[in-house]
Amino acid sequence: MLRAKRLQELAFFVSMPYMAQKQPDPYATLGEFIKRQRELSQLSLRQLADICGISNPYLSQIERGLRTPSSMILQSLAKGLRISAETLYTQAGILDPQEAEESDVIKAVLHDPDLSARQREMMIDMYRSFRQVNETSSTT
Amino acid sequence: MLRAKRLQELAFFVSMPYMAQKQPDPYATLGEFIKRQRELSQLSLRQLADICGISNPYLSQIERGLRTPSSMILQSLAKGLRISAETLYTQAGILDPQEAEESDVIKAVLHDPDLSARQREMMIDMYRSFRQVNETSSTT
DNA sequence: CCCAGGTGCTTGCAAAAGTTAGCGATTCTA
DNA sequence: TAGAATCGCTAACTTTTGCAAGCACCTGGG
Repeated sequence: MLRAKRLQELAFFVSMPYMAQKQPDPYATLGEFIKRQRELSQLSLRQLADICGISNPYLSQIERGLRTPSSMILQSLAKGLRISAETLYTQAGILDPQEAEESDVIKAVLHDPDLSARQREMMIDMYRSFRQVNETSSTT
Repeated sequence: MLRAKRLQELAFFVSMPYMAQKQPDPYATLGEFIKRQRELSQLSLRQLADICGISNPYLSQIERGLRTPSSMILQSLAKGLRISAETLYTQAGILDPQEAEESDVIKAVLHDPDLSARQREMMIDMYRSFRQVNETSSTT
C-alpha cells in the first residue's frame, strides 16, 4: 500500500491551510454567517427566502441580526443552504461547539474505506479547488 | 415520600422502552417526549421550569403541544434534562435523523462552512457516484 | 375544620416573530 | 430615455411566544 503513503503525504500537505482557516471566525453572528453562505451560493436574498418559505424582509432582518429565527426557520435555512443544521445551530450559539464537532472533509475522505486512492485524490483535489475559488472570489 | 419511590420504580420500568425510543416513535411528540423525560428525572413541572429559567405555565403548554419553543428554550430544556440537544432536536423533527447515519464524508462536507451549496452538492454527488461504481464493480 | 404547600392548568398581556405593501437604487432592454 | 425586473431595505400590520397572576385540585398537619 504505497498509495496510502502518498495520500498521507498529501494529507499533511493539505492540512495546514485548512487548519488555519478553522480557527479565525470573523463571521461571529449567525446573520453574517447566513449571509456569507447565501452569497457563496450566489443566491439573492429573495431567492433564498423563497426556497426557505419565508419572506424576504424577514430574511434580511435575520442576516442583519435584528431577528432571531425560530427552530423551524433555522432548519429550513439549513436545508436551503445545504448545510448541516448542527453547524447553523453552533453558529447561532445554540449548540455547543464541542457537541457539533467540525469534522474535516479531507480527513473524512482519507478515512473512508469505500473509496479508492484515486477517487480520494479526486475528491480532495475538487475540495481544494473549491476552496481556492471561494478564496479569490471573496477577496475581490 | 412513597411517591418518589414509586417514581423510581416507574423510571426503571420505563427505562427499557426508552432505549428503544431511538427508533421511530410514532406517538411521541416533542411535548410528550419532554414530559416523559421530566417525569423520568422525577422533576415537577415547576422544578424543571425553574432549572431552565422559563415559566411553569409555558412549560406546561410546551408539554401539551400548545406552543413551539424557540431554539434557546429548547436548548435550555436539553440542558435541564441532561439530554443531548441533538436528541431533542431530532425528537422535535427539527434535526434530520438520517443525517446522523450518513457517511463521515458527507457529514464533513455538510459541516464545512467554506463551501457553497452548489459545491457541496457536487462533492456529495461525486462521492455517491464513486460509491456506486465501487459497489457494482465489486459485486460483478 | 382550615391553613400551608404541593401538583398542573387557564387567562390576559407585553414583546417578540414573521408577513404584506411599497420605497429608492441599480441594471438591462427596447 | 422609458420601462421592466431585480436588488436590499423600511414601515405597518398580524400572529405567536413567553410570562405574571391566579384558578382548581390534592395531600398532610395542627
